[in-house]
Amino acid sequence: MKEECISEQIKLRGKIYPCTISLTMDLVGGKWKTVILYHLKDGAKRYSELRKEMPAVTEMTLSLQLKQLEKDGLISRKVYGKKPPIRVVYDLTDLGKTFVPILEAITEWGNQIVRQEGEFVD
Amino acid sequence: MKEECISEQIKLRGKIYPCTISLTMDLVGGKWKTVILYHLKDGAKRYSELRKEMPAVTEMTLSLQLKQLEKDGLISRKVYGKKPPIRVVYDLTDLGKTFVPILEAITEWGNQIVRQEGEFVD
DNA sequence: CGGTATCCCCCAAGATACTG
DNA sequence: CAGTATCTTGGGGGATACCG
Repeated sequence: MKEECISEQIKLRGKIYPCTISLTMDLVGGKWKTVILYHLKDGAKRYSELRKEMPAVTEMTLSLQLKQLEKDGLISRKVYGKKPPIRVVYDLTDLGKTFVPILEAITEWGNQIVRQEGEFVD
Repeated sequence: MKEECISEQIKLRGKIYPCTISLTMDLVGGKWKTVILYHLKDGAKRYSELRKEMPAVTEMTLSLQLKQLEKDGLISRKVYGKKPPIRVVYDLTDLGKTFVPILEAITEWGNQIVRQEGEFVD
């Protein structure tokens, strides 16, 4: 039971990581991935809904991050309809759902800091 | 009780974030910060110990990330001695310690993935 | 021993415009 | 409606050499 972060290297899908934490950060790290996951945690959403809820992200970046999350098996992408208007719906996969508790812990941790020394702005 | 991630913006130490998750990722995100925190979770360590345990990080980057973690109040830096050889010891602050449960959850989550489809290499 | 000082490169991310 | 295409930029991180 000593398979924590240290010592051995890890190979996953062709990539080598020095430890498990590195691996996780590769899958969900970056500026927006966790935010996207957060917005999907209570159920599937359309592309346009995500856009509306995350105005700080550009279309390009949102689209790119969604693709990566899909590739890494954290979210699913379903297309409804053939001709515009098309509906594209994103949802957490089973793997993605297992990350929700961490997402909520991260949020709560951040909120503690904000309560102590930050402020909510409009 | 509606202060989760959505809607309001957050201001902390002069920076504006669209949500709490963004804030947290700014503090502990990036390629190495979580790894450093992980290596400090069981107690204080010297600079050279951290180096040895994290050979994949360059000195420059390690030093830089340590500074940022210190500035953000997650770790402390104590210097013992005046003339070389000097001892510099890093440790988690109280704030840093509150992040340990998340660190362990992240590690466990990554380990699950490795068990299912990855491999440990030497 | 515990770092800095430089230099450099890559790519995440932004801005803007366009499309099936 | 749900994206691409293209161009640009900033800075995170690497490599190497040097310092108090």
